[in-house]
Amino acid sequence: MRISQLFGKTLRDVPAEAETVSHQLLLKSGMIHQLAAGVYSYLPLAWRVLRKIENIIREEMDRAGGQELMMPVLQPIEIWQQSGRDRSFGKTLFTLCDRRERTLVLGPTHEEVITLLISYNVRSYRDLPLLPYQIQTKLRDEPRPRAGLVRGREFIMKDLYSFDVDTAGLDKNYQAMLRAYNNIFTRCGLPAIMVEADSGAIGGKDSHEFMLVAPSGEDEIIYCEGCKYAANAEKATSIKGKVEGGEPAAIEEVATPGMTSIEQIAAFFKVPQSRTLKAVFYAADGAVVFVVIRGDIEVNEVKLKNLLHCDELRLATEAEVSKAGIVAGSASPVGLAGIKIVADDSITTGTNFIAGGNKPDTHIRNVNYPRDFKVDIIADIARARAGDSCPKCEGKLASTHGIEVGHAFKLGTFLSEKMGASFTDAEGVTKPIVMGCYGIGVSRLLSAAIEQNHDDKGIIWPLPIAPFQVHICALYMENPQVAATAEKLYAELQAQGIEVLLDDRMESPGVKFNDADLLGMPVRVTVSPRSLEKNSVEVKRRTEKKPTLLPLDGIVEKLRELISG
RNA sequence: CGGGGUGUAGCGCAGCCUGGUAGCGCACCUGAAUGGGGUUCAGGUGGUCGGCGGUUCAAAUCCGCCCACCCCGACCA
Repeated sequence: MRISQLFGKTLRDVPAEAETVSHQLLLKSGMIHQLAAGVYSYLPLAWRVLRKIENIIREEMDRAGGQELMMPVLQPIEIWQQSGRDRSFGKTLFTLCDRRERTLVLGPTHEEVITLLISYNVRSYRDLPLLPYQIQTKLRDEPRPRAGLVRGREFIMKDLYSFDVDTAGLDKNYQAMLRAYNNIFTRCGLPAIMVEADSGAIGGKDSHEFMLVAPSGEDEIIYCEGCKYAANAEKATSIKGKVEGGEPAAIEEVATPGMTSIEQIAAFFKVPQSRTLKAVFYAADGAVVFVVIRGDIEVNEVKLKNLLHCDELRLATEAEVSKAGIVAGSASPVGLAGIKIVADDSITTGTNFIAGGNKPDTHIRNVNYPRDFKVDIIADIARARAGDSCPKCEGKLASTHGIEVGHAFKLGTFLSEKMGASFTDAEGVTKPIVMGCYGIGVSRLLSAAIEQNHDDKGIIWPLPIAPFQVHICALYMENPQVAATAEKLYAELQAQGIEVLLDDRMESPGVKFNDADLLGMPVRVTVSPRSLEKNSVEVKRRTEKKPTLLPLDGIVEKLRELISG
């Protein structure tokens, strides 16, 4: 491709709307253009990258037994009602009415469609397993699109769905997919780390996410410095540790005028915050829930939501709290009645805690569970933090941020039961098909790649997904020798199957070098009168500072070596 | 949905407070010079000032409503 003819112009100033690096560079390099919030056109350079990523994904999916197909974007709302997921998706579903006033959904994903499709095509255990997959645009009316392609309302996604006769088959395919995902990210030159993940509203047992580590990532990853444990902070657990509180003593009321926070209470009683019990109030589908947790630990709302099996979970409002008869600031499970109490298991890690007195300006000491209060549910609902101990090896946990680029779920039979996807086994018994699903955010991966691979000059493409492998900067194209050499090299490289971008514009060297750095092809070749005097060209990897002078003789071979690894 | 911010040429911005019919840089076009990290000079094209309504002799500017986009939060298989 000649830059003079390339559709897409680089900018000097970055559009003000972009904050994250990848968004800025995608816009500055002219690779994408925004049409509406979270909706972008992909210009040729971006499209080349996306196609390369897609092709790597295709190869690995096919190798793992996948079969590519294409499914409708337009889906009747009824299939979402059938699965019940119209409620869990809620307003995120784009909906529209056709001329007959039928409500249609713009597919945010395709589990419903594929499961129905499978139900029409599978009768016998002999028809299974099946691993259909799709690489398509999906649409979600995100509450807040952000960071360019990282969270769009229209985005490209690969989803593979596994259909098995039993959980053993699911487990096998699940493991195969995790391996395929590792292959994919490695082949893309984008090392992703696999973390344990929350399976979300859709349910299911195991779930893993693949994260590209980047400071700007939306997700927090908790990982162990000692072993291989790594989990999304939404899912991560840690060892809470014992708190020495002595032999259980008698309950004692203490006046604590004006003190409502854990900091104040701990300071007043001259004890660490871990010796206190904290009360937090939530509204789960509108009903107030009283949550008790050790004072030094925060509530993990994802865990809590899963525990309560509710559609909506939020902090309760002051009005809801007081209406429930709770004294905010001095609330306590001790003596509380008529309200659901959920406790974190951290309340069992010590004795003689300090808790609220359930009346203003009063706390009580020497509170012990279960001697002094009862709870409805006790479970792990704590947020694991860096510095905590690893649940696997008791090593030290650390935290970092990442962009979720892949997600695997064991769905089980939830959807197949809802959608009527069953088969007859060898004994003639009808059973629901056991499902899994496995997604990769293709367009997000493009952004994440840049987020992870750039410098202050621009993008640094990993070779396997670079739009072009070689970028020829022809300085002073009006010089006939430069033009002839650049053209010849351009043609010869292409004849070798090498992807080349030729900067044939009448621009100054500075402009060309800056654009080459911005666009970020792995290898830059500079053809100029200066180097031609020595029958040479300058070759520089994008990651290197200084170019190397290489003789024209045999240059094609040299370049081929460079880009073959 | 709550909080904050911004809408003036393709991009970045000034002008608005104190009304008088729009300006700068980049990009683009023409010409000349220059020649290895966004080079210089001269000339030129391009704008419903987000939209609608109001006030006024006169509105980018003042007032009202609406819309879009961005950021924080909520939210986000």
